[in-house]
Amino acid sequence: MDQQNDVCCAPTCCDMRGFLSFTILWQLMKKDMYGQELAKALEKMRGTKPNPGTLYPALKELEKNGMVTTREEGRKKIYTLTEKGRVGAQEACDYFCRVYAPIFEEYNQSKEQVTQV
Amino acid sequence: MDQQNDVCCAPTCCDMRGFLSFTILWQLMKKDMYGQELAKALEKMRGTKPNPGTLYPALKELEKNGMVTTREEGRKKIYTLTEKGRVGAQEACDYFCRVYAPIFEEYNQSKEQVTQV
DNA sequence: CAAATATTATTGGATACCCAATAATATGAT
DNA sequence: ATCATATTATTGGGTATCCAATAATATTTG
Repeated sequence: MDQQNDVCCAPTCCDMRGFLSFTILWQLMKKDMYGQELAKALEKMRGTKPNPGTLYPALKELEKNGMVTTREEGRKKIYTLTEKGRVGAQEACDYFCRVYAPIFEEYNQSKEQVTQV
Repeated sequence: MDQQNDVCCAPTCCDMRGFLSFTILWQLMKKDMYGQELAKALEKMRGTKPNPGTLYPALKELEKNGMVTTREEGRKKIYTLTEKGRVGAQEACDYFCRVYAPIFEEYNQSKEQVTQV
């Protein structure tokens, strides 16, 4: 019933890869998360869960670059933004939103028109 | 003076590659363009002009996949969306906007707060 | 305790996009 | 006609992300 709220699946006309690390940083701005928690949050956004062979190397790279730190709680490894990571995430958000704003605004306008019939 | 309207440059905290073909399709929904015209439009959006070693193979791939057709006008090679390309571009827009809407909405809200001081 | 589940993690192959450098050629300017 | 510019295009190296398959181990459940 609320199927239209799901992202469902990526289109086939062109590659839709990218911005995984950026999206991880954005998620971590909201709250600390462990790996699988992040995977589920990304699945909710994108419709597909990132492959472990993609997610864990990305997290390792973010840690290597000083964007996140980790602590362990039992089996779980919890990721936290560093200050550098928080600043970087904010800059990345600004960049991303300025670049793609035209696409979004157009999309929102077309949705309004459909709603206002 | 209107420097804040420029995208300026990509952040360094994480990779910001991706969605080149998608952005090309989105641009072509507006109007037909030749290669360098597309390059300039992309530069205006992203702050950097795509490298020819990236742009031309991407265009070739879109043509190979039946998303665009080309015609030549003098030296210029003009790209036009096919019907398949137009449908695909619309689907890709829908997907992209649904996935990244949370990031945009948050960004817009934070901008409103700054404006309304 | 034993079995099932959850979580972290690696390997390896494919592909899209990043870049610098280089080239050919058509058009426009002097 | 000559030179400068614009446009298309390729090569080749690097990296992030995509995927399937596999594994080790801690926690939870029966």
